[in-house]
Amino acid sequence: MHQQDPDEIPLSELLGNSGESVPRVVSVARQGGFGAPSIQVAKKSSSAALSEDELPLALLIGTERKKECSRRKGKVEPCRKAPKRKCERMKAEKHRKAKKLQATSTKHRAEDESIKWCSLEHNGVLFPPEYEPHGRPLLYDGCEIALPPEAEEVATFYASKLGTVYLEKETFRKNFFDDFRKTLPVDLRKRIVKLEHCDFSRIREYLDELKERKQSMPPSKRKELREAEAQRVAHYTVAIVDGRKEKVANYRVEPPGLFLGRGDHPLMGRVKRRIFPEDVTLNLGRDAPIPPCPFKGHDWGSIVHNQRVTWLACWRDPISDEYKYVWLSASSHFKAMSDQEKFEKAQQLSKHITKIRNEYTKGLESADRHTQQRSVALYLIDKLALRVGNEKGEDEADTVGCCSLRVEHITLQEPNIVQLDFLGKDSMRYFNRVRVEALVFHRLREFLKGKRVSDNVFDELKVEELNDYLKSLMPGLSAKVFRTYNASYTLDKLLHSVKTPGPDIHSRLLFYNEANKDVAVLCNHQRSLPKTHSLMLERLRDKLEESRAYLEALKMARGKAQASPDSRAQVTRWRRPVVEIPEDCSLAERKRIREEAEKRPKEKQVVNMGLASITRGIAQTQEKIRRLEADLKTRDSLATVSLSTSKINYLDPRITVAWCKRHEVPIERIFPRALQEKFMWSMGVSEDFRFPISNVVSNDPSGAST
DNA sequence: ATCGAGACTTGGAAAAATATTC
DNA sequence: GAATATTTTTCCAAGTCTCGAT
Repeated sequence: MHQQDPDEIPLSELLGNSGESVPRVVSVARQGGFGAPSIQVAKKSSSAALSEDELPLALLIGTERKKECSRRKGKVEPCRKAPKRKCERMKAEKHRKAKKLQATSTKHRAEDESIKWCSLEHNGVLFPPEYEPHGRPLLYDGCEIALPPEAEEVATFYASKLGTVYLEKETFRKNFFDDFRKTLPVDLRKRIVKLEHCDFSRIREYLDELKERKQSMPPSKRKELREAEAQRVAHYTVAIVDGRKEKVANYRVEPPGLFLGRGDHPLMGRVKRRIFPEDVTLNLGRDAPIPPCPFKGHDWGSIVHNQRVTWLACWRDPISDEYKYVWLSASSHFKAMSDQEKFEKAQQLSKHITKIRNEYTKGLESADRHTQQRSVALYLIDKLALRVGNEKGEDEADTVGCCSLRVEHITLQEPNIVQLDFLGKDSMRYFNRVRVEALVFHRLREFLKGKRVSDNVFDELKVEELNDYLKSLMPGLSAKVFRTYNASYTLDKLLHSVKTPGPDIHSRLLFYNEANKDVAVLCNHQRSLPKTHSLMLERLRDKLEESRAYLEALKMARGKAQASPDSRAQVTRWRRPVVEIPEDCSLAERKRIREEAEKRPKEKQVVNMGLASITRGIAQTQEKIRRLEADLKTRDSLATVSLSTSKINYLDPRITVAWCKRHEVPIERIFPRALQEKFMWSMGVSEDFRFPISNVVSNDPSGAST
């Protein structure tokens, strides 16, 4: 749809808000059909008409499988081995069934695709509430203009972005304004022709009022509302998969709004229209009841019974035309299994890594340009943890990974320094200067020779070829596994580099975070500086200074007190004056008063203290200073590094669990609740777990089968 | 061989929840 | 006990990678 000339799109479809706007049924959208033939599209109206050939294999064998599943259900599965066996059994059985089926079927099906579930029940998805017009006008050339609800909604999206950096971007404003005008009735469209003449402040005021009202709500009321909301959505938060009750991750359908891409996205500011039931495909067990469609006069786009996938629902994103899926939560069986498989694969790589490194080092010497490029690319992926860098479309931000690096991204410096400077995933800048092996440097120089800055460095290499090659070295290996492997390997190495990581929990956590940070830096996991970062640092330094001065004063007082033990010594302390805030003033006012007070000079405070309390004070202040110093250091060094991404995606949780066990650190100090649930499968690991598995005896039988 | 659909993981920012501080 | 700081969760964009059609 985004290919269409935007002016041709009917208003109602663009906004997707009016009653008669009934988007196309998913199953007939694009490319003449939804999905490949192996995915069974049972368009509801015609599902009964599907012949046996068109039914998913799994459905035909559904009854038998169901029995087997329920038998297994009660069995407690030991951490890792059982799921794997189960998976293999399933595959084997599927294979047999597939052969049987093939004999009677004219349609050929893939035989190695595994069945993910036998029964699946859920309540569909939760749609955002209908738009409620507020009636605040747009000002055009200073004149009030009452907008029809569709236009008002889009104007309100924009108003909510006032004051953000998006509005500074030409592309954003243009895309928005083009789409906004399409929502206007003809007469208004003729009149409203320039964004600069539009004033959204009245709408913004309304949004601010809403916010203020919400903020000033008493906590009790807030809690009440929260609980009511939880009850309203409860129905959608769980699914039943093979008899297991599982949490659904994103049961909410994405609401309409302005598309906010990352970096210089050509589509930023476009209106992302509302999603309707007609857009949505539900994936359900054949026996599961079809959830009633929540909107009168509407119906689900289609219902499928696809046992080869784990999604519960999907629709196409109106902006990118990509699929959006509703998944189970990270703690679900599906996700836990694939997580385990991921780390298992990374561990496998450790057994092949020496061979692979020899292989690509040898490849550098090859006379064949293709082999050279493949080897250099793999070298960079392995050493620098780069992403592979698939091709990107024109309607996306210009970002690159290894294979899509262009000449402009690389600077070579004799004798062997390579400087990489490019925008990677999410338009995050990757900047690194590294020493590389002489031959790598040499090859890179050759690859750059005679090319324009916009040419690809690896012009003879395709991502698929690289991955095919990796598969020839180790089954199932692909480029991303190197990131997982190197991240986990590094953490394990660092955590084992020191016997005792600190005398107390605080210092041990500091040590862990340092290791975590090294991994995050390796993976280039950055975050933007929090807005109040420098302020926060300033406050910390301030506190530190204050504590140091106080310590000096205490020490001086101690001298005096020791001279005449019975008297009390005077201790001087400089502190910020206490702020007095009048009761009845607005939030903004209070904030202003506080900020004002920050600027006032410190006040002198003199107290009389006895020797005992002075001594106590010294010890306490020294401890406080130590803590502040450590805090200041870590906070500064972690300011632009995001630890969570690697923790969630790259670090084998067993490394962390084992470390916590060895050093008596409670796991919740490192994994917050959601991560503990996600990594439940790893909690039983032995404290001598190593990544990769070395010859240390592990309690993990499947992993130890080296 | 190539291409694009499709499904799944990974990513930072923003919002919400919770802890800390005065 | 309210305001603020920090942590955790949510959101949804943006990657990777496989597979089947051509």
